[in-house]
Amino acid sequence: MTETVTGSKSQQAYEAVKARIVEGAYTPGYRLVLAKIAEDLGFSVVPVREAIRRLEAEGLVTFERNVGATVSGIDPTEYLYTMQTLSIIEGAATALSAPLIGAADIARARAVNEEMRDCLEHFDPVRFTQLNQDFHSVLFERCPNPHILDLVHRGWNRLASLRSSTFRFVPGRARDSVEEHENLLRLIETGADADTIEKAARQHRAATLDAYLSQAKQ
Amino acid sequence: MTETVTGSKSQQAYEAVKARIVEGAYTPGYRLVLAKIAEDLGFSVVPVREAIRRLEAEGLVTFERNVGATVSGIDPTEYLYTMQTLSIIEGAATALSAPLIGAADIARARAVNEEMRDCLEHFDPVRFTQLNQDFHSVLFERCPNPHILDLVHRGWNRLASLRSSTFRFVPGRARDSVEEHENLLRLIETGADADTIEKAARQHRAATLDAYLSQAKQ
DNA sequence: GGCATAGTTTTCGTATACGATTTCGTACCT
DNA sequence: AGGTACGAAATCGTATACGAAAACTATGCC
Repeated sequence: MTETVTGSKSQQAYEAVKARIVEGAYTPGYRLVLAKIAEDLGFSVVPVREAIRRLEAEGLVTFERNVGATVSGIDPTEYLYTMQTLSIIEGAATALSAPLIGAADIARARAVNEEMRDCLEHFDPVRFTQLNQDFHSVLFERCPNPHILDLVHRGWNRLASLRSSTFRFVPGRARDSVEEHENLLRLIETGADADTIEKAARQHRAATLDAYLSQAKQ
Repeated sequence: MTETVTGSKSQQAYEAVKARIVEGAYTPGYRLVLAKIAEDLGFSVVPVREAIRRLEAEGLVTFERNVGATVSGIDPTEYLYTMQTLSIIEGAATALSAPLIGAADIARARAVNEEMRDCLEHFDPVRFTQLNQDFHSVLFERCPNPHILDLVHRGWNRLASLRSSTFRFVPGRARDSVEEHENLLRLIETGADADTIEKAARQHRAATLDAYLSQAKQ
């Protein structure tokens, strides 16, 4: 990842801050002080400010006038809304992507899913989560509508930013999840109609959300 | 709309430029020169620049490094993608909103729809389009998920920006549209399940898109 | 006459600077 | 002691300025 820097400073600042949020270096609630970030990066505040506003537009940070920016919060309600939105968008993306998924994609996804199964044996939640993202990427990445694809990516980023504090691995749900993945693959392989695939994909995510919620109640 | 100005200059600039785009004063392809807009508004370029980047994030303008910003284009493919995305989001928003829609809302929507019928008689496409937006607003505005609601609004704004150059009133389709509106209202009134409403709302928009497309081919 | 090239102009990108607003700490008053 | 008011520090918001990149124009060469 140490390739020669490219793009404008505002772009670099955007990527740098976003990476820190998604990786969890800046946790929700973290105060983003323009001058400090600018100094860290060796830039002036102007491009940093622009980067922060972009992240605000994507929902990763919250900006308050004359006060400043903080990494967006972990409010359970917010989490629910984000998941619901993502389930809808991702469901549609997967359905639109399905007819364009080839045998090679299926094989790749299946391999990933099998590795997820291994992660269950060895209890490796971190890798499991990463693989889960990889798996779904294969399913929706061929979606021909760039807007929908973009929204899916934003949703995943947003979830990633919440991960470290909100995410709790639920083994029972994870096991079901792997089975549902296999079902999804079979639906796509057999050329099921778009509506069936969309419902299955949406339902899959809704079930994950339910698992988190019922766990959170305890 | 001449209320006392509020908010930061960057906010004002954002609203001013957005209004000009949505109203059609800046048509697609229009070159947005920072210095010029800044002068018009009496601001410096910094807040204007921020406003433009925000509009870029929403898809209303296209920004190219070291070149500048232009109002986003009218590419038919782009139009299709936007409509498809909106149909999915708005369908979901309407389904989620439906259980919260009260008798007063229904009455209001029905009144709007009747007025749309009048517009067909007197051939008033401009008002028809406005009323169409009002009608759908009633249906999705109670959606409790703010993210979804936000996406719907963005989609409508984007369509509005394309309106003046792409939009062509299709009388036959408009007539069907009014009937479909009535169907939608009945579904909501009778408490149809979410899936039925979502499909109907999505289908309604898809039909409009088809009408435009088949007309555009001629 | 057309194309390449150098110079000019336009416009963007970012740094710096300063005024405005908020926040926080401290002292004073009740 | 608690609360309020005032002042200092921190931080944001925007203006101005200048360097850099691209677009345009004109000129000269083939």
